[in-house]
Amino acid sequence: MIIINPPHFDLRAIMNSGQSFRLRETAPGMFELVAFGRLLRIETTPNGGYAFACDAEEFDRLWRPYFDLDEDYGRFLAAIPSEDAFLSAAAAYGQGIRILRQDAFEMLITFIISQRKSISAIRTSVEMLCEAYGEPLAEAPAHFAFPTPQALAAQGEDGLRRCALGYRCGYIQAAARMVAEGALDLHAIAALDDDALLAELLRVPGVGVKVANCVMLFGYHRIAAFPRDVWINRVIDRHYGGDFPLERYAGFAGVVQQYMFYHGRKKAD
DNA sequence: GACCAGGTGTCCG
DNA sequence: CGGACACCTGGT
Repeated sequence: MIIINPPHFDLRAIMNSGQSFRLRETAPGMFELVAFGRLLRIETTPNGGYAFACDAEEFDRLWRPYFDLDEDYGRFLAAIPSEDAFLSAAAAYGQGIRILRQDAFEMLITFIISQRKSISAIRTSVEMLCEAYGEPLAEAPAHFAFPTPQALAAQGEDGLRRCALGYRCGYIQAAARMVAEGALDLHAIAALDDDALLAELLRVPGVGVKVANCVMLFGYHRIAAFPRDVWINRVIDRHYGGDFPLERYAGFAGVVQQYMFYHGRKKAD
């Protein structure tokens, strides 16, 4: 058991900031997450901290980097000008968000699924996909790892049909095949700069600029990436007259995007 | 029981 | 090149 209470760390905000679909709150203050083929349970503590059900070695090796706990988010928050009332409010509201370091393949498939789907529908599809084609966890066989590229590529489109994926089946099957066959090397492209990485991801059918930027931000920790979805566009139209000063946040626009997104759709939850 | 949902690819003008 | 439009199907 590891207990932490760092600044700018709010698991519920992270869960609802649109980056994670396998972090669940199973009861008030009780969280479960599947990643690295492990089931991690986290509980809130009475004084606002979090108790991780793992030992110190595992925490330092897996979860500290996963939750980006070595980054000082205070420096991002401090860069937001007080004259920008909207962003200041959004940042205050979302100050506990961190950009998770998630698996690139999982992000690729998850955000292909996300198109034209509500958040709850995305969760449903991802869960169905894991139950159908992911490996049961050794320690918790009722939970399933995210499927490997090989497992998805082997299914063919019709095998994927039953996961409520609709027209995205073809995209997913093609993406899984590209990765499984080595036409797209998700590990190798991590060495590319942002522009080249974006171009590689855009080669995948069903991946456009928005999905590619989500994969960059959440799967490659490219925090300069700024995915524009309908919520972000709505915020920019409403509060910035359609023109957001992105250059002001060069290098960490993705963090700002998370504050904007989380605040912009807070009534939706 | 319509109607919309965190987009993309394609086809038109 | 900007603007429509279809695409599947679960949620609300």
